[in-house]
Amino acid sequence: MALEQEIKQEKFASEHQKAAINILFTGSWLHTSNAVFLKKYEITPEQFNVLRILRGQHPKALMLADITCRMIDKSSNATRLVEKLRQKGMVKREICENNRRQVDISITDKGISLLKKIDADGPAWMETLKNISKAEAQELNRILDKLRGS
Amino acid sequence: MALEQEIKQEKFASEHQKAAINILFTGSWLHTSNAVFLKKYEITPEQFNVLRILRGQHPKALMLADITCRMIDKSSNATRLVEKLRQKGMVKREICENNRRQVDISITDKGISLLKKIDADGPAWMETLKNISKAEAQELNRILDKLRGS
DNA sequence: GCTTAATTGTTGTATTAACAACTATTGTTA
DNA sequence: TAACAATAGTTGTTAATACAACAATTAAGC
Repeated sequence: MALEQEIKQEKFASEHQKAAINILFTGSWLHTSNAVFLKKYEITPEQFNVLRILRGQHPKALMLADITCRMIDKSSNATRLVEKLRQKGMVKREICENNRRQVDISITDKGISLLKKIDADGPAWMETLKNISKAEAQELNRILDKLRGS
Repeated sequence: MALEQEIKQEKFASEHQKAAINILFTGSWLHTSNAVFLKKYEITPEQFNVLRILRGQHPKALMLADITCRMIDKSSNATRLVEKLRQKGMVKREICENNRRQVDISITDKGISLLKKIDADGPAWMETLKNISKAEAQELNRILDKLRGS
């Protein structure tokens, strides 16, 4: 549905302002839909994101700062996110012996197999996005990257 | 900067998945930048959004449900947002006499003049978005609307 | 009219976000 | 090498989110 109907606003100050609101609205919409999807696996979108980041480096470990800078939402606290995942046995935490300030985090087998289960549901999940073509997805990516600028 | 550099991820499963992450990332980025901008006026992006919704109907009042369905982020609690704004004197709350379940909310003069001050800073704010052309903003709006589907 | 259902908001609670202050460790330099 | 700065994480605190349960009022059906 067009943004105008979604938030019942007939007109916007400019196409640029409408775009800003559209990004915020669509982002919130996507986030909510992800949270609903992930609920049955008992993890939040932020925790899922951290797991995927760790799988990307597996079996290497990452330190906390590396996780933070890869996160979609930089504002959530990586220490606490990782601690939640550790309590569930999805990640391992080890103080680095070469540099004892730093903590090495890696994904466990349990974490990997959870991601595998979620991946198996992936196609159903991705259906949401299939309203646009691949070319449109590319164009969307190009414009969003340009928007955020240098 | 390209999404790949922003979150240090070289490749994505598909252009669609990259688009999803790009929307979430850009949405979070925009939200944070809005929060920083609005901080000097001592309101949050969500409160600002409610004020704009109310100004759009001024001097008519809206009931809470009308505010909720116009909000960018449906998950925040309109009762509590409005109460915050009332404490600051930005909105007025009145129980509707025709239907005593419903609460009529309207923006006050103080609320209007706050929005006016913020509007005056608008151009500086909008600079963020000026990396893309009007045509690109239109195309972005079209694709996002299509993405959210029927 | 009485019972049940639908509407409209409110409140409770646990989790998370936002942001700053803090500790611990390592690096630098005078 | 002692003092200071920089790095890496942690913790504290307030407010906001997410979601469900709750009360109050009005509408509908019999």
